[in-house]
Amino acid sequence: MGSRGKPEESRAAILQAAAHEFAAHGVAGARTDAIAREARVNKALLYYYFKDKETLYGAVLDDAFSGLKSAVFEVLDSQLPPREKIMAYAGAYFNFIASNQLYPRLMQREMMRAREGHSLHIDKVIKSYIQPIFLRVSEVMREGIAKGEFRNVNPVHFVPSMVAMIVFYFSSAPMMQKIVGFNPLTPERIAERRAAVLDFISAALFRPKNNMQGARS
Amino acid sequence: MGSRGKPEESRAAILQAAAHEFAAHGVAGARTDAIAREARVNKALLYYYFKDKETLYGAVLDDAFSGLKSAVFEVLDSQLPPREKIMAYAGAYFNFIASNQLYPRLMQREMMRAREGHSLHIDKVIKSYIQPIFLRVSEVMREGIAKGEFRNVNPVHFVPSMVAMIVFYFSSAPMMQKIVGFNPLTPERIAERRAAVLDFISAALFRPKNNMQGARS
DNA sequence: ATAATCTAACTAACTGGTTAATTAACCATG
DNA sequence: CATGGTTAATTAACCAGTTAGTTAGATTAT
Repeated sequence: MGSRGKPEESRAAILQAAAHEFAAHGVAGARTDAIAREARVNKALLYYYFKDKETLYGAVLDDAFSGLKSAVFEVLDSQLPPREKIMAYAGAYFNFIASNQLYPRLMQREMMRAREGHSLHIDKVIKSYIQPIFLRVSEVMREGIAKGEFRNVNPVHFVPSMVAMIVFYFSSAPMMQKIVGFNPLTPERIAERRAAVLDFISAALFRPKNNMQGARS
Repeated sequence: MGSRGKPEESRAAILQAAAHEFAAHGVAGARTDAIAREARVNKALLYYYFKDKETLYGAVLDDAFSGLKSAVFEVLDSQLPPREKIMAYAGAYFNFIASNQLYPRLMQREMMRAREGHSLHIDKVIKSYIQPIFLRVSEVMREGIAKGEFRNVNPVHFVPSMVAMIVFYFSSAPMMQKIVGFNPLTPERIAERRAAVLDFISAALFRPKNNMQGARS
């Protein structure tokens, strides 16, 4: 039995299975036995690679948020003008979330956990990933406002609103399915949502260029 | 000791404590002992009034969502024109969530639970409360669009977006606090958020009346 | 009395985490 | 290049603590 499958494979399998389990049931609801089973590994191996259930959870979060950060910073570091940059940012954010369906639920769960004590890795996640994104986007917004291209909105409210529209759609998808009757996660529906979000943002943020600004959908 | 405190008081105390605990830790993370302790009641009493942890959770949800429904239907049943009705709806929704700080987290958690099997009361909550609200608001929106007052948006996306901006702010408040440095839940900040949400919605939804539509804040 | 309300004490099942053993690969060196 | 030792990878079996849920009875109002 000993050391067969490449250790990296085992580690990766654990991380993936853990992401699955945590996203589906939350930290408290996640079962370490289930993670081990799904990763086709003995449970003790979880504790060999990660000292703790919490530590494993932290590793999963790190994976998720670092991916998000590098995805959005690719456009935030570009040379686009404010207007295009905000749109590209929202689009990249959306794409990342849409193509990693586990992450929105993970993020949503984590947002709610940031209470008093049990914020071990939360602080790290915020300082390393979320806050830098937030600060950078706020900067772009202030730029756009200063140039007169954007309406005079408050980034402290506008930036999280964008996140809300993107993340909420996916994390509440199972419920939406039951409300509207169809599956909101088909490629077509996701594309539709993407367009709706971008339209929503541009309508709410951009100061109309000329007189003609009532462009539909 | 027997039947001292009015039974209704005991029941209510349990419900309130349960709401607290469920909102804070989720269904899996909630501890029945903690609920009993917080309600100053013996744990067995939970099972006397509610057969089950799940049933207790269901009762808490029922409380929350029925309150929301009656709050928003008060304005949805009014005779306001579409434009004013949507604004009043969003305002009422916001007010309800803001003055019941437990509910947004409860709702958020529930949205994510609506997966496969474990949707016992979820179906009930949707059919009884959420879907009626959704359908009614969609209707108002179609009305506004038909009258040419609203931009041609899709209610299936717009309605949840409004919910997202309202609920997300509160459920992610603990994290926001760490990002922006100040407490997002002071009365002043909440009022500010309310204004920001309403501004966001009206900017994204209403077709500009005359030429003058760049009103700030 | 008798039915509603309430409790102390208990239990069966589960769950995170540990331990001791096992195996495969690597590595020096005579 | 065989040999024996060191280390990394992996597991079966186990344990102690926790947790939802139960039971048998106590208290009180009517």
